[in-house]
Amino acid sequence: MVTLKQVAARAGVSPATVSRVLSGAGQVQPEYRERVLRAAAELGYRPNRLASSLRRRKTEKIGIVVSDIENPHFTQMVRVVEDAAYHRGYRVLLCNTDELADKQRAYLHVLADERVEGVILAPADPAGAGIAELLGMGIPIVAFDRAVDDQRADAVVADNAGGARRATELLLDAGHTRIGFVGGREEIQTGRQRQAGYEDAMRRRQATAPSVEDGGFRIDGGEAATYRLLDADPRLSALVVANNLMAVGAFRALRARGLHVPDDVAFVTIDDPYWASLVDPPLTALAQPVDGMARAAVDLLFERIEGNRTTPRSVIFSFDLRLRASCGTATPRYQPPCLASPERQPALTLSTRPLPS
Amino acid sequence: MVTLKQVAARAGVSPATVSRVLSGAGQVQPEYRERVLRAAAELGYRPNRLASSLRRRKTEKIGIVVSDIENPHFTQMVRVVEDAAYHRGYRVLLCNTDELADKQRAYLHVLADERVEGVILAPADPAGAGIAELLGMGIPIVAFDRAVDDQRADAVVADNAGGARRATELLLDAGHTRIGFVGGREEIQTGRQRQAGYEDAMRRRQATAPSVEDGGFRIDGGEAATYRLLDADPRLSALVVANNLMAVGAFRALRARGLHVPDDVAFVTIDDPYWASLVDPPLTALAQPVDGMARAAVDLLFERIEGNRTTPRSVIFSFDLRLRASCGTATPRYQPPCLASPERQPALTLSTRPLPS
DNA sequence: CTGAAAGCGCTTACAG
DNA sequence: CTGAAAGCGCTTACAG
Repeated sequence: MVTLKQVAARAGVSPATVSRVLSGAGQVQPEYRERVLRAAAELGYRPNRLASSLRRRKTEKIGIVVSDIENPHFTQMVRVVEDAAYHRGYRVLLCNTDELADKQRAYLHVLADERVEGVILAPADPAGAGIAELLGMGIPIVAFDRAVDDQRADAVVADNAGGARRATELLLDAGHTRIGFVGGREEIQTGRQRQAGYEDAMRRRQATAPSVEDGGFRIDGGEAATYRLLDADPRLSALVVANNLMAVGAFRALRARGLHVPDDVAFVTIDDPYWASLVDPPLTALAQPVDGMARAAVDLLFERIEGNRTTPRSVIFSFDLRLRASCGTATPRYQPPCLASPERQPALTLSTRPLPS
Repeated sequence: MVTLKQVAARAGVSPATVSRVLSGAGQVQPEYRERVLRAAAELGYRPNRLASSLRRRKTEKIGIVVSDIENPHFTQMVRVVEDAAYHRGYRVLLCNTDELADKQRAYLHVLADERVEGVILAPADPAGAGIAELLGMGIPIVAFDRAVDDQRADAVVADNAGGARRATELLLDAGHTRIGFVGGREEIQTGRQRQAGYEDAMRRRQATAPSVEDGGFRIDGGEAATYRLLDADPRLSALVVANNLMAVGAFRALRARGLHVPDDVAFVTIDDPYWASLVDPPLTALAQPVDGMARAAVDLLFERIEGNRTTPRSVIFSFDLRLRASCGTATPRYQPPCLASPERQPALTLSTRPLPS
């Protein structure tokens, strides 16, 4: 492997001069510059960033830790973050925890050892061991999608309770009373809040007792949870599903039972994946403004990296209703509260206080 | 940031001893070991992998370069590769080129500079500048999904021509003659081969002249290409779509024109995303065995990394037909050639010869 | 503008 | 089994 020293020898200058030319820092005589550039090109020199990072004590690397790389919600975030990081000269180490606390801890250690300058974390385990360690080492963390327990981290989350409440009210307004909830991992803030929103709506309207099953935010889990809900209440007439992957599972379960959507079971989902309008019937969905959330996360992270802010900040985004056929609310008496402003205009709330969980 | 030297001072031993304890290499007196471990824990020491990698000349890192991180086809691959790498103690640097040759070159340079030990590359540009440089530096590359021009790289690809031919024949067998093809990036092997398979089938059966539009492997492009095909031939009765994202676009275009699938336009797509069976009508698809392909790619890469193989190898996987309603071949006279073996059993072909493009 | 020298934080022959 | 020393490949005050 060609080193900077070899380039220096070939160009007949000192290593310091080569470094100056290649890094663009400091003045170098045009002739030397030329010679260095030529020597580097002839040798096919590629600088060793390990050495450079070690010396400069800057890695220009950030970590992204997601709980499920196959969830398009996270993929979309990864795309935006990767792009923004690239334009700032940063690279991305991607980690997938598969919703496992152990893997999260292991990966956070890896990122610490790699001396990444910051981490965007969609936590599988909000109390996870690695979190405090990284923050203690001065590595900023922005929690994405789900807050973490440690108050020093920033957070970008959606108004999960509000979104789930609205999804539930949509079905209540359409006259449903027996509404089930396919939830996700109650130990995770997202799951807990969405469930709370659902239960809150049910309670306020004095509907039947809430009926909740945990689908673990996965396709298979969502399918199994739906079966359990259907078995528990044969008269169930509507379903709120807490994320897009479980919506796939719920759909499969309803089809397998020969239940028609929305006539037999009406259906609202949280998240609006790109295929939602193609399924039969098209899915009524509460969409998170993922791109905006991802950009907010990157901005928060780089504020920390650049040392422009030290107090924790949380950003909450609201959901956007996409009314389609699956909720069966085409009944005339129902006036959807959101159709007035169909444009994507997420209400952005900034708070300097950490979020309550 | 705590260093190994500080741990040594606290434990009252030399840095060498600390290194031996923490790396597990070499014998250390139990008492010393104990003291080192305690000191490291008390200080919250995290080893600096930059320094370690620099010294050992091993980074235990691989790069994955995909052309579209939002394409579930690649996401699924990333998941499998990441998991396999993790279990071998390797980390993954993820790069997204957005189908841009420039970004691919930039990223391959980044990966070279990071001294990754190998790269899995779904090329946006098969002749891209960075490829030869990496191979020249001794960094192995496994081309995924699409081969690269450089003969020194390994490759894991699908039998694209065969898959597209089969998709087309399925529609020809059902009696269609005016079949359009929504293709993707003819300059990419995948796109070229799939188009060749379609044209080959059309020619053999003496159907109408092939009708091809390029959708660039993206949703929007697929939608626009479908409009162009419909405009070019109002009597078009069937469509072969060359990947899953363009299928979304084609679907949207057909709906927007009020065309019913499969009665007005029958429809077969290449790739079988998880939502394919939920859309209306369910999509007939030719599926690639992505998990198997990803595992093959990892295996090929680590054979190289571990120095167990030096001659290039290509692995070709065949497609698996998933017959559903969108192709409208439920007509009794049609006997699907694949339903006999519905289990996923990809025929695996090993060749030591690089693939022809 | 240029170079010699020190040092980033590790690991690993080498000598004892 | 243990430590002193050299070195991985860079960068950057420092002196000239």
